[in-house]
Amino acid sequence: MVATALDILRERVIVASIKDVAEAAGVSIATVSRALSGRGNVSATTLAAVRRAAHELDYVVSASASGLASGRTRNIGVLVPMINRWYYASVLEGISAALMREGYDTTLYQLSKEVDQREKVFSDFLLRQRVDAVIAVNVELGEAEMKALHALDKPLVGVGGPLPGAPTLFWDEEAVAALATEHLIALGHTRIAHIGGSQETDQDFHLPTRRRAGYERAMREASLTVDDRLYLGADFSMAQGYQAAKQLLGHPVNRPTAIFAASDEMAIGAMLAARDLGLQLPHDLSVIGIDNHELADMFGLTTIEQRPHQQGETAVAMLLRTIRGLEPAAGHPIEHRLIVRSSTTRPPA
Amino acid sequence: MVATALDILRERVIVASIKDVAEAAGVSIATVSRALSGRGNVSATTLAAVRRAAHELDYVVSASASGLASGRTRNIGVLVPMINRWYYASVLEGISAALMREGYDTTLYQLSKEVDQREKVFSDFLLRQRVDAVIAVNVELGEAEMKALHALDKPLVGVGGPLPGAPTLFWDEEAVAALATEHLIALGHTRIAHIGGSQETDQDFHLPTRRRAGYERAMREASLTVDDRLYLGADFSMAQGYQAAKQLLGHPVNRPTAIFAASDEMAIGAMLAARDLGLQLPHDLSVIGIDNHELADMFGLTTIEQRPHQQGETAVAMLLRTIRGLEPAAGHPIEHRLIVRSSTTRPPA
DNA sequence: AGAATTACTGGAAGCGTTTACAAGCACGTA
DNA sequence: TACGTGCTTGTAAACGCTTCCAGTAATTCT
Repeated sequence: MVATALDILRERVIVASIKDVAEAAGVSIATVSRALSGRGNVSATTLAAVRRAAHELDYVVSASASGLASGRTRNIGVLVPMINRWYYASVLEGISAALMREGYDTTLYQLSKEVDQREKVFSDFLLRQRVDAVIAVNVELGEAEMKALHALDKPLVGVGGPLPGAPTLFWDEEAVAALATEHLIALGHTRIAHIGGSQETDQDFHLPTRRRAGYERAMREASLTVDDRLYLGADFSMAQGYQAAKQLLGHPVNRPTAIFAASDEMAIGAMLAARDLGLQLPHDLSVIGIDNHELADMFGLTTIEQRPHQQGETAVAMLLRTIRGLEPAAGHPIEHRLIVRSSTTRPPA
Repeated sequence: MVATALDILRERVIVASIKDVAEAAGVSIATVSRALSGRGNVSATTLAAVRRAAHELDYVVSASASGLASGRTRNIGVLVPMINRWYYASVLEGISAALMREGYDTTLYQLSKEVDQREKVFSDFLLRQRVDAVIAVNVELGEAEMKALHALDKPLVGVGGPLPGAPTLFWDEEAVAALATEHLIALGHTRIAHIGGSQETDQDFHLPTRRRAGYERAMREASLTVDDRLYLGADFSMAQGYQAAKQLLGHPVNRPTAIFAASDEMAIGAMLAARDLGLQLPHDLSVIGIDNHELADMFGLTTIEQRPHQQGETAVAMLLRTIRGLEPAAGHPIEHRLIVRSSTTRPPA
């Protein structure tokens, strides 16, 4: 760190390097490295001296240099299909908070639907030795992608669906859907409609399909007939939930007495639609969703809780175990919990 | 890249280095670097040969090595106060998409309210020479923080509020609020309530305060009295908008005929509250919000559009100008647009 | 045709760390 | 007293690039 005249002219602050700290503390750079990184033994007095010198010089290790020399970046790549949805934003928030606490950076990779874009993310970014590990949120990795990560020795943790060969935090989607349906059945409903996902939403982990399967299983186990006319697909949004519910409830005969929507947003849309049709809630119609969305409480929506923020935190914990060389956490299901509010009740007599 | 026996035993794939590419292409590593980075002249034939070799070896430059040698990281730090809000998630999505298109990484720094955490972000992360530049979304930087970035020669672009000395994309909050209010005034309303922000939400750029000022200015300019009882604070959420509206509308005398809410979510909450109170919308009550939230259309909410996704994209464009050494874009106001839907109409006779 | 550019290429010096290795030292042990 | 054992420290070799410099070949100009 020799400040040239030019540097001074430009008023450019020269950042201190490990060498400066070493000089200031009167030790070798190797010792500074050991002292600051906590790898290797350093006497208490030296440690204190190095710390003081580093602090006085506002020294921070150069991430590039450290990364180049050690192969560790302290940076985790997070793969998400999108950001602007309550679920993803919440998971991301949890991940980012937990990683920051642990001193890791969070680098965001939004995988659009375009395949070549996705390939680019892998080849140009992830494999560019930019990250130490990867968290994939609701992204189903292909065999080649998994292999590439494995070959590069990059730990991987999944959230939202089982990734073969990697610890994953996942829901038993079928069980969750079945539980929601069973709640309605237990209340005495027999004509139960289901608003699920549409073609386009049936992506990576076939979540809509699996939720529908759970719904149908619960119906069959209760000896109720599954009526295809009581199924409608939507895109998980409130607006399409509203539309779908109008469709379901508008028919004068054989109107369902309950709706199980595959997301809280669709469920709320359904409640609004029912209200607009003049139905009394929950007397004329029970509605249950999935998520425990932040709006669920306000609408009195019965739902099944998943705590995405928490999921993000847990995923980080799992990942850190692997990074630190501990017994890698096994994948395990996320706990789910039925939250009964005022939107579900017994069917009208 | 000499594969040792141990490496082979571990089945660890040795990633190709620039040296391997140079050998395969029959040129020097300097030429490979020039060919692949586009800096410096390389003949067409050499370029092709290098590209082929790189592709065959699955070569990607090491970010650490490149960063160490050049001082450029191709990584942009994004500062946000939170992620899980429609606005922030949308801006983030825009930023991330634009950066990826340009070949940059997006590293996310969520600044919590805790001050020392915030300091840590600056000292340990941003200044750790991890990023080439910074985008601050609705984060007001202190003088010291600005100086630090400037000293390190890290370009900075702000979104959401003017940052002295840095190009910023900002709203004229007062003008926006005045426009919303004027819309109601033009329709003939005189008793116009405002649901704004509370103490806690009045953070970095004092957005609630400025919106309130715009509301009051418009009222005064129309010679309408500003009635403090017609102002209520909330936290920008639908739930608190609901509560606030109940409060405003529940009083039997002198009920307002219109509500201007400082966010669409609060506006929607207000509409729901009005409905629950048995009011006919929009006949008995006009409601206007700000945002053009994704739900606004469904609720027929009149609002003022801000396009956060677009803002993110624009911020990236501004930043890239600076990075590339072009005339840095000046800060400029975000365009706003009144979108009239069915939630506003003339007051009851 | 010779001179002056210009285009292309290779050698080599960093960039700022980490870490294997060796050396020095203080101790306790036989 | 001589010798291993740990702890602490320094030396120096990577890590994989970028880029300055110099040299050669190709091109343009006078």
